[in-house]
Amino acid sequence: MGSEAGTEPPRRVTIRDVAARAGVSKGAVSLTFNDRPGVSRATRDRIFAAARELGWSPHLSARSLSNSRVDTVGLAIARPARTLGLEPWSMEFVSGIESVLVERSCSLLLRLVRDVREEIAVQEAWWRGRQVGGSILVDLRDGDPRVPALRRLGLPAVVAGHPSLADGFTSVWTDDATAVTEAVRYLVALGHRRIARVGGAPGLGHTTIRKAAFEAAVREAGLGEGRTLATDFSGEEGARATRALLASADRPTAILYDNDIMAVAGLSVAAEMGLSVPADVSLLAWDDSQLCQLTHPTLSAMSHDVFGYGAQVAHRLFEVLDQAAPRAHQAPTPALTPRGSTAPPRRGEP
Amino acid sequence: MGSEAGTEPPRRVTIRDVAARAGVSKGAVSLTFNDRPGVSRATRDRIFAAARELGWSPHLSARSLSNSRVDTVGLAIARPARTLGLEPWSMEFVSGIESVLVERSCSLLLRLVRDVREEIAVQEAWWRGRQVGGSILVDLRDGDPRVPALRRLGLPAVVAGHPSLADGFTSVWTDDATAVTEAVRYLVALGHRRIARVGGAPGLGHTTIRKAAFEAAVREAGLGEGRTLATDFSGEEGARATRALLASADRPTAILYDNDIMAVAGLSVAAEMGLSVPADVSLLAWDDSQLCQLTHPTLSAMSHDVFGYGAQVAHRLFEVLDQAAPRAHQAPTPALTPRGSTAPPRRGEP
DNA sequence: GCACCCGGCTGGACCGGTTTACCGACGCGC
DNA sequence: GCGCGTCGGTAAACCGGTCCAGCCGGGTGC
Repeated sequence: MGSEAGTEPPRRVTIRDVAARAGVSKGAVSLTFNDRPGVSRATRDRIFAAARELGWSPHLSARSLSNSRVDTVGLAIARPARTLGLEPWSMEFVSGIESVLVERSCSLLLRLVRDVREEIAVQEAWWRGRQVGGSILVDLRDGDPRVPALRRLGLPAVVAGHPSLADGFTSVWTDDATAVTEAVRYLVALGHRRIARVGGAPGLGHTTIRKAAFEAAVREAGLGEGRTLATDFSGEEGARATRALLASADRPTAILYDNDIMAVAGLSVAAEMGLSVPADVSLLAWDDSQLCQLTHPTLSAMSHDVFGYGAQVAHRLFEVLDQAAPRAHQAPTPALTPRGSTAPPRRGEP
Repeated sequence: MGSEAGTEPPRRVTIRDVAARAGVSKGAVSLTFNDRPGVSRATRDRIFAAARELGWSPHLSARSLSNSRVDTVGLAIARPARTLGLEPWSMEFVSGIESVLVERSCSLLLRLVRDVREEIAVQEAWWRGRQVGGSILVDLRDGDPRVPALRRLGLPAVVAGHPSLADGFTSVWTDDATAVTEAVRYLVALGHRRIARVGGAPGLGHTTIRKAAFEAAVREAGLGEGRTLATDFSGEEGARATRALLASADRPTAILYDNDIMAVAGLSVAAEMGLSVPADVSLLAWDDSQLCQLTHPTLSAMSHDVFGYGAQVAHRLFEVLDQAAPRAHQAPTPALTPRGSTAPPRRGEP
């Protein structure tokens, strides 16, 4: 049963069928659907009608085989094994990318990878197999091996990160150094003198940049060496780092976090240790997401339009695909959004 | 400059080049790369060597054009306009899917859409353009229009949701009704008599199921009608709903949430209103993510292996693509993970 | 010794589009 | 009347693979 002789499988409708129905050649249909000149108004209409009646749309593999154009862009995100779910940042970023892709009817090929090595393999496979026309690189490391690898492949890409890490690729970056400086100055202006930082994964480009900026800003304020603890960006490590800081002899009165998840974790560690925020300790998050407004107190943050950032990156990728020369584009600098987790330190606290 | 006559563009290396270099026909190379019999060990080795030297891998569009097989699966996620970033749930689910796809070297085509209508359009375009071999459907509504739409298209799909919503498609579901009942019984056993629920978006299949189960369980416990407030799953609405409940005359002593974001929001609302958790009010989350362990107190939750769920769904999709008959598969039932946010109500509270 | 089978491999048709060379008809200027 | 350009359209080559019919040579069975 099922494969009786006589029950023809319903052959896929192709451009040939549409052409036949409209009484024209395949070429005419192709020209029409790529709105190129050479087909009269009347014929176009007939062709569109025929296509609609047959429910036809072009087979994208066939199309990209012949015109060697691909309407898919790739994004691989390294997800440290322990952080199964992604942080809000990635999701907003993806949303932003999508918002641009959709209006060009392009698609996003997403892959979660374990590390940079694996990502290189994925990108290579994608490019070799012509599955993507270009890619987006995130979370650049210092001396990131992906950059030379993609260059060798000739894979068009845009780097979401500082130009110094992009080495000739088009990049979109935010001035984190300035933002960090602003954050520190704000805390200093509130009266804080012991400021610590819970930083992201060491080796990550923006971690390095922020760390340097933090140390410079603290020194400039005459507060000695700034203390930074490194983490892997996970909530657990954020909690651990906060616990270490708050339990130390010269407990800081203000902590700057490298993302929002860790700041949320910090908040609960403070509560757990019987410290009140912001009276005993001020917390300042990075990457302001919905989360920062759901806590009590709400989290002050260096906010940053991640959605718009993603959109701009996608936009620039299309420019690159259109042969634009590589360039560094600056996105808006993260700006302080003061909320309930920052305040002057208790009197008497130095 | 750049396009000087004489500087041949470096023509893409094709199967023909590999064949020539290995001294065989295209067919042999094809057989080798799809490891099909008919090529001797020695020849295979020569072919692989040639391919490696030339840095060749098959052009996937060409391949899928001729064998009409597609190695990409589609997933469209409806993201209510206000929730720009996605909830942890989606990300873990995507991770789970990926974990299965990767071992078949398949890719995930991801699209964020505004609503079901748009998703139908996307799925149709994907299928018509043969961009995906099959799709995964999430967040099913009661009488979801996607189901008949995909059936009409003949698009192979797996539904992540209750079989009653899948109407003949293969589905993977968790027994939420039982889980809700367990949650209510647990709270009742702790001594709670006024239990409320902050539910998800009305119209969503699992919302309906959970709501019914909740009401039945509450009634069964002799606690009258269970009160449920509907939300859109966002933190803001979770906060609003919690505020409404805690401000009402017969304030509940326990609240069951439909996801973890809202439970986190609820926690901070309680704090804001000067109520202590769990002494004054117990909170119980759903979809246990990392987040639940980062709060203070930590959130009790109905935990659920979302990663594994995604993996199973992907797995079943491959079965469907291999012509398996439609079936309903049950994933493990969410189980109670008691943490710090649930406890017996204060003495004296009825 | 002959028919037959079988593993190993080749040649070429084919998938469904795009692109290009070319063609007929028509209008225009001289 | 003739050359010429333009418009609307066609036929066929081509993209880079897969797949199938068939060929060749060496066993095997009898």
